Amino acid sequence: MNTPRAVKGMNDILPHEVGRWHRLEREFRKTVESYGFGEIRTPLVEPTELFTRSIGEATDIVEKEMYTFADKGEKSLTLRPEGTASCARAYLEHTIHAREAVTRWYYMGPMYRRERPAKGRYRQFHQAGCEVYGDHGPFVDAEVIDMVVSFLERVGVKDIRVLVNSLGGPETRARYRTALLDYLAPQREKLSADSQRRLETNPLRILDSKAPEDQAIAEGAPSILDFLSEEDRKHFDLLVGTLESLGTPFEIERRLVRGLDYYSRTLFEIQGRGGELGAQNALAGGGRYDAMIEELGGPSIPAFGFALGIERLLLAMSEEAPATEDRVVILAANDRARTEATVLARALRLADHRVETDLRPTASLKSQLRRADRSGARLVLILGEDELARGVVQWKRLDADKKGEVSRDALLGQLRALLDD
RNA sequence: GUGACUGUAGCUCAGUAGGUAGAGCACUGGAUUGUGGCUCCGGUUGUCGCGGGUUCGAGUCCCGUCAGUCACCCCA
Repeated sequence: MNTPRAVKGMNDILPHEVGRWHRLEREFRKTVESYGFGEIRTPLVEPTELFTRSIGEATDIVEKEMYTFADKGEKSLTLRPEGTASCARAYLEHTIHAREAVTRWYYMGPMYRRERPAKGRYRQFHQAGCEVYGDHGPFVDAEVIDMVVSFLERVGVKDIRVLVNSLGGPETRARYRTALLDYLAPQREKLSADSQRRLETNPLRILDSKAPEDQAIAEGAPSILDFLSEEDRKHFDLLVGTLESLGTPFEIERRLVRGLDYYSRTLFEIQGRGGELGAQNALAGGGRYDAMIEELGGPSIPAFGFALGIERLLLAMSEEAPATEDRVVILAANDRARTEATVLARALRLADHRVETDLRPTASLKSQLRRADRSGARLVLILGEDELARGVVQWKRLDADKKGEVSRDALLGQLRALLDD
């Protein structure tokens, strides 16, 4: 009772469930590539400093969720907790900005955050995301938000809410922060314990607190949208206008803040309600981070991006009925037939068919057939003593009441027809 | 990091007032003299998470521990 187990919060994805992952990944690629995004693959491990500088020292991710270790006692490395920082690093490292004015990248893969696991939240989880560099919006912002919505519709996620807000630039955020503190300070005692702590660390996050005692207070708080500078305001209005022209369903949520330090101006989050989704209902989130590239030591280049959580999407997606597959199973009645089955199977596979055999030396035809049927295969080829002697194969369609015989020589040529008929 | 709940066959679970384990599914053989999906009959599988305690006796009670799940924090 002491066999090794997977690390807490890190899950295997078994063959019977990987089909849904493939479908999601395929649709994501298809969608974003049609918008001109190209894939980038970056290492899973990065210098720790990359994340502390881009995500922000005071964020939960950096403060307590990173898998950080010393590489042979020297450099501090960490498992990437998100994809944006790595992309920004690669963008600078390869001086992409010198090559093209606008860059559209997408990525997908595992991310690592050492949190307590819950439904829809794991220590190794998967994100797919996009980054746009060199365009300060707001039209790209709208286009990309609309792209995410289209993608979700395409993969059958229903019942979503698209929340949009603006955090303005650094100076409006500073002015708003002061105003918010002025409003909250007198009511300090009425706030939840968590929020009293947030007063010091990140007062903006009190706005989207789930604690009931905080909600009423947050309700009456000043809105950041009233503090937007003229430029910020114009940006936001154009974003909203473009989304309306696109017909994207969205809501302005002035209390949307999100936990990463690097955001400026546009911010959005897509929440799901349907399916098996638990309390973690944020399917996708992103926004604009115009200062990040510069903070990493690069030129001043605006950026916009988002990430979506694959595991959560899978929970929110409706379950589709598995169709019978274009798959062939060869059954063998005895040892000689089993040998013949391997030979025949190879020939069919060389012709690009998906072929399975049940080669267990003791399996009865009955159990072979039962297994083939339950596996969802479409066609069964039976090699019995009689058939072997006569050089024929008996075929049987599992999804219809059809069967017949075909000679071994003619089989390859007719297989396609047998499957499609 | 905090809290709640749960840990019995591969899976889902039952287990009565403490008397040393059961069902369904799955797998497998047969009824069907080679031929699935329905039905019937038979068969295989368990250190009852782990350690300790109470007791003549513990899956069942107590303590501890580990693991899982869900929620909070936060986020995808």
